[in-house]
Amino acid sequence: MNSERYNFKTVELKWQKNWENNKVFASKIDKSKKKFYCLEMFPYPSGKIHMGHVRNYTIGDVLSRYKTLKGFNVLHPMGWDAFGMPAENAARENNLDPKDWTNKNISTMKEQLKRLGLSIDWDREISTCSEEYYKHQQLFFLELFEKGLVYRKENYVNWDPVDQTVLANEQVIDGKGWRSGAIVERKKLNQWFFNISKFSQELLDGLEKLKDWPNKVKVMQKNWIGKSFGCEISFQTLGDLPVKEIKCFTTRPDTLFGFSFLALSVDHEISKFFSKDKKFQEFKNECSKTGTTEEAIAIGEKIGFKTNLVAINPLDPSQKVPVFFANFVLMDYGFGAVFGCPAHDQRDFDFAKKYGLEIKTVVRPNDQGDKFIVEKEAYTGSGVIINSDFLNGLKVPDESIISTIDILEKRKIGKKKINFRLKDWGVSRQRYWGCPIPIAYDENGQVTTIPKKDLPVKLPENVDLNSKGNPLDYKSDWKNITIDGKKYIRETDTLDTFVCSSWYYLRFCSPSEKTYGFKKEEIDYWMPVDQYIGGVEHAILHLLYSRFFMKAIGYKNKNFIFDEPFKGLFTQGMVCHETYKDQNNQWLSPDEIDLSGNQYHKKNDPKNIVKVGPSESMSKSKKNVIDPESIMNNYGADAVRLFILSDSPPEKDVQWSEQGMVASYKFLQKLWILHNKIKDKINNDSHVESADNNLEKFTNQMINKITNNLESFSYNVIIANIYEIYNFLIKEIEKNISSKDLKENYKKILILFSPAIPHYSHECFEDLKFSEKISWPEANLDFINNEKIDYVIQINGKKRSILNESRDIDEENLLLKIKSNKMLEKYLKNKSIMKVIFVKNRLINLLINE
RNA sequence: GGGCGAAUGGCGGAACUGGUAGACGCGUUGGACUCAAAAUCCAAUAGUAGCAAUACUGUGAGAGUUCGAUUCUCUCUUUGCCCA
Repeated sequence: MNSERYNFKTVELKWQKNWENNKVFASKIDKSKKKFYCLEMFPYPSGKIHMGHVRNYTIGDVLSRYKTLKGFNVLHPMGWDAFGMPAENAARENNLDPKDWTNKNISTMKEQLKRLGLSIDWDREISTCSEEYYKHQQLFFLELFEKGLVYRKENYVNWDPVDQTVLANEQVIDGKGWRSGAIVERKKLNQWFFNISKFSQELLDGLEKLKDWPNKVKVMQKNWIGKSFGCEISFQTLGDLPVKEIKCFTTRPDTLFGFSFLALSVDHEISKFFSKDKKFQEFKNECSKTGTTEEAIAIGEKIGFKTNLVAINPLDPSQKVPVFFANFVLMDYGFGAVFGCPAHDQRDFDFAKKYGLEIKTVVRPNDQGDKFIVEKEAYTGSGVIINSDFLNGLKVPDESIISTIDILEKRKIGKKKINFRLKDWGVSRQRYWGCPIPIAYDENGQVTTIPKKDLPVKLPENVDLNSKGNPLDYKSDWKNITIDGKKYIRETDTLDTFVCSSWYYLRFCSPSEKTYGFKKEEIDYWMPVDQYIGGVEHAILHLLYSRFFMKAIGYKNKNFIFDEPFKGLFTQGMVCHETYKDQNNQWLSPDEIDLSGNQYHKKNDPKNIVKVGPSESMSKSKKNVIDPESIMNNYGADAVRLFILSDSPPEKDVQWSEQGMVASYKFLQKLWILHNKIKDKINNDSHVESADNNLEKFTNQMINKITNNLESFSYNVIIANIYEIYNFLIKEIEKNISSKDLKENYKKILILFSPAIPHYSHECFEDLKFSEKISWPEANLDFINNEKIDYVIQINGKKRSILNESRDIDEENLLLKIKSNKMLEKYLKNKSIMKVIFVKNRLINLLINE
């Protein structure tokens, strides 16, 4: 008998070469087969793959391999989200070219992914920083521009005054720039925008169609789009300015009788009358110090600047209230003007307290009388309208809002209006390492597009990355161009990298198409993505932008028949690990510590006891990362795959455990010993007949279980099923089994193993000289529906026994069996059965009187 | 503060449409092998009582529906994520 240990190093390398050389995963259109497009979120080439990638791509690989075995024509590509700031920063620090840095990382990570044994069609590899990719993106930009979906406007941004650059919201930490530490300012800049808000309603409606998306992601997108139903109201104004009317948007017109001030954004058009007012300019500066996020505004102090305008309550002309500019009103919500009702809005309440304004209660809770008064905080709950003349008694919120809008419309004071929270997508980044925007400006600053024949606008090489701000601004030989003999200056902003990832799934369908981003014939076959897999952190931005991009390409374009890019979405959990700190509160990595007894201490320093912190998502800053490469070197790809799948359901976080990893490795060794026993038995046919059909029955049950678990993403249970198969076979192999039965069933079992541990099962398959085409086995249900069934016998609802009786036995016969059973006699002696609940092929419950 | 989810042995987790709670793995304990250890193998492993068969309790807490609830409904506690 062959008792060699399973050598994963040679086996895995052998199969990876085999798959590569034979182009086993190359995909092409085959209209005779059903297609399946499996896509995992492509990685940013940061240097090395991390455990999160291992998990993400293992899950996708299990699915791809399963679908292939099921007979689908599978597209399973991979590429690189290769533009972005880390490359620029790393290049600056190490005096490199971002391109070289990125390409080096790509080749390292590609090798690592190949070592995981992923069933990827590498012929379709794309990189968003290649000209081949971004030239098509520039063309899309121009097409959207022509369709009016791209525009330029001034907008507030988070501005880092030291680094001279715009920061994304997530790069602002406690109001400071993440790299410079400088206090972030609000600054107005001319920026390019995609008109995503034009599709607000469609993006909202589209969510209904996405049946295979996790509900929580749909809810998050729904909240982000933020449709609100309300009313625009015109307020007449009095005062010494040439302003007669101010329009507000409100979701609470029913509280209009609680009106006590009107607040404007500092950018409201009325502000132009204050452009020479020094105090107003000071106030405006003060406002610019609060961030642009909704959270910053909610937490920050509410401040106002009183004008001498007075606004009139349209429902009660005798009521006249002051008009303020206020820092909590944003220009891009509604009309940049809100009416203040302090009693029923906390921000208005804080503001009114500060400036001594009236707080008039107009809603009481259901359990309070009409004398209810708002005192310490705003009341925003449901209830009944009070102190509001003809609105009194209306039920808050639904009835009161609808009725009030009705009244306002009849009196021509207001109009029903739907408002969305979703804002247009600012795509300008003052960065070098991104896709150039194909735009130029003439001497007067007028916009012109770069002619399509001149695309791509290539990123220049040899730029000075140490300059403050955008390096492209200093690249005058690149910046200054001539079009048709006329001088222009290029747009130096580059596109947000989210633009690159908004259409890459289309490019995978036609990765080498020269003239356009994709070929119609190819996307018509492969799209949409049947299963998209990635982290939930992209629930809003990336997934919403991608959905928008599909609608934008399809806008005014009858040739483009798609609407939603991702039919199915799966969000996997994170990979976590315990955290360690030494006595000086410094983070320690897992290989910097040792175990002695039941305590950890710093390596080579037994007195430095290590404090064990909670398990958290692996991150470099906490040093709780495990490097997949060293794990693959020690245990092999199949063992890593086995472990990463086994310990938790894929949608939940998983704890990395060295013990669990070792156990997976050992299991494969045990499985190999079992394999060799089976091989011996198959090859030394002793011509015995199997004593029973246990093996066949078991195999069919497992086919059924594993198939169901694959379909429902219960990949952790599949691993448990593989262990069950081992536990069964290791006992069964000692019995008399015919070699024919063993061969037939074991062949199927190896196929069941192959999505999770492909190298191993291919090796076993070949080792037994099985040569036929491999396809997913079908469960024979005759074996699943056993002829004998364990019936649960309950007496007064308590389980008292289990009787193994024939399938489809009826109540009467089962009762006879129970009555003649000695174990059950004591429960039934001298008792009468009052009622019998009989569930066919499952259980029987006898209700007896005590 | 609002929205969505979660809570099952020492740990990670199973349990189809309400029908045998704890599959599978880790850990622990005992045993075999060994001079010894590691590795490997065998066995036990929710709690309480009992030599045992067995009995009772048990899926965050409390109620409800039901012959029967981890699963459905309500209230509460804790906790995670998203938004504010």
